[in-house]
Amino acid sequence: MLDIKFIRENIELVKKACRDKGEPDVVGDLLIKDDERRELQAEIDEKRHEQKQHSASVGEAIKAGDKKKAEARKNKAKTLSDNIKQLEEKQRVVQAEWEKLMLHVPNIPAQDVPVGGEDANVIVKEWGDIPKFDFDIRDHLDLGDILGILDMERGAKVAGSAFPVLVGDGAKMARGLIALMLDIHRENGFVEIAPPYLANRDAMVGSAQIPKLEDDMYHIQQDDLFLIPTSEVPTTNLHAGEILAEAELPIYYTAYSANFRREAGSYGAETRGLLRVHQFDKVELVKFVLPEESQKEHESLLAEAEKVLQTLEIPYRVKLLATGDMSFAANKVYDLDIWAPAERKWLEVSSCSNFLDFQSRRANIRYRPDGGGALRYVHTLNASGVALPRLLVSLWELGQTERGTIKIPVALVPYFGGMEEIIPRVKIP
RNA sequence: GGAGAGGUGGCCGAGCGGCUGAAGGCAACUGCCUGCUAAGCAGUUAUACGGGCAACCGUAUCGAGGGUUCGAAUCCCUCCCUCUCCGCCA
Repeated sequence: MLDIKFIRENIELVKKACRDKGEPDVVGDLLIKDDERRELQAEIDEKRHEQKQHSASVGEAIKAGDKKKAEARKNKAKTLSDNIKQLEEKQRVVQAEWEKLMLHVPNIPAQDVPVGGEDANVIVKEWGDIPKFDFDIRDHLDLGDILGILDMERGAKVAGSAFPVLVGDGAKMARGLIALMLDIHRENGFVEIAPPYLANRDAMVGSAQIPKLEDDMYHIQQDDLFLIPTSEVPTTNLHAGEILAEAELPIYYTAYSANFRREAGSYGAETRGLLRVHQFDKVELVKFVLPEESQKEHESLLAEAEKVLQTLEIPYRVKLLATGDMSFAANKVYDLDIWAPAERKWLEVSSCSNFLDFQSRRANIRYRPDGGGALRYVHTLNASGVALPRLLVSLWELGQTERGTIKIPVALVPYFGGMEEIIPRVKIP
């Protein structure tokens, strides 16, 4: 969330952010509620001061042995105390309403982010050549079927539609890619994390999935736990409530996890096969950095995610998201899209975001500056590095041959036991 | 899941109804002293919010949330976490 002081001092800027991001503008309501909250707080502080003094005088009277005086003072103190309790009751309500409004104020987009919807996104870079095929190419569903490496129907039987089952070399490829990606990131200084796949409500508020995305997550009612929609959640919350030393920063983590998304209401052509699924694998990158470093760290984080695609030799483009297309919590976002020739479109495989102190305020992640001074909030960033299902779509479609086989990218061969090509082999009945 | 022990400042650790934002120690910082270092002496060292130009003042915070009381780190209740034992189970 934003600093309430910042909001008070930059009302128009915050309102503009709400407009540009397409979020409901609660700023007016928030300011009214904040006045109420502050006045109430001041009143309570004052009353408590009075009550404390009376209370202390009770002790003095008792010590002096003046029972009558003690009783009289006690009664007066009791009245004050009851009065405070009433005010506190009111404060609880006001505070809860205030917090709710605070959680609904989006982060401010960076200055260089284009204003507008999806159409205003800017392609800032393209890498690799889009290949031409001199035969009729198959899409990933056909390839998955021919090679016996993907089974959508049986996944639907077991769990529901959009729960794919990777089979044989399909599953092996997923495993190899996860290992390859983690190795790339580890080599570049990221500490590998194997996180919990369930997270509690506090964690979801901390990384800002709640309130906005609550309905997009699977929820386990019995324990009030959520299946993580991304390992950003457990990883960013790793340091929730902590005070780090400046010398400990920056902290880089990479985490593989399965991810779970309800994707309620999204059906149709966009969701065929592996394009949009309820459970998918992803390797995530998370950074905790000094505020003055976060812009630079954002660029290098993008480069880190790109490294995966370059290693796998997949043509991709980098998109700077416009205000209306970026997430609630983000200050600036790059998306990485890879080319899928049979789909004839770009598939998003990574979102690379700088949140500034938006998440760290919610999760209360601060650091102590060298040489003292007030505690400051760290800046957090994350990027997918990268998500698997669409990566498979692209690799299969790009790597296909006229014979219906799939060539394995050179960098992945060592992770594939030296195998260079997926050919039709054991097919489950 | 059951029984027990515990959770206090950067760390260790005392407190078990008012004089405690919290003794004492360690660590860190500042000054003095000193060929250098060590030791010694004196002092400083939590966070948030509100008020004031400021020195400063007020309020809250001793795992979290409720309660009892004029007054709670201290008593009661619920929950969370850690440890020990038992049970159950990949």
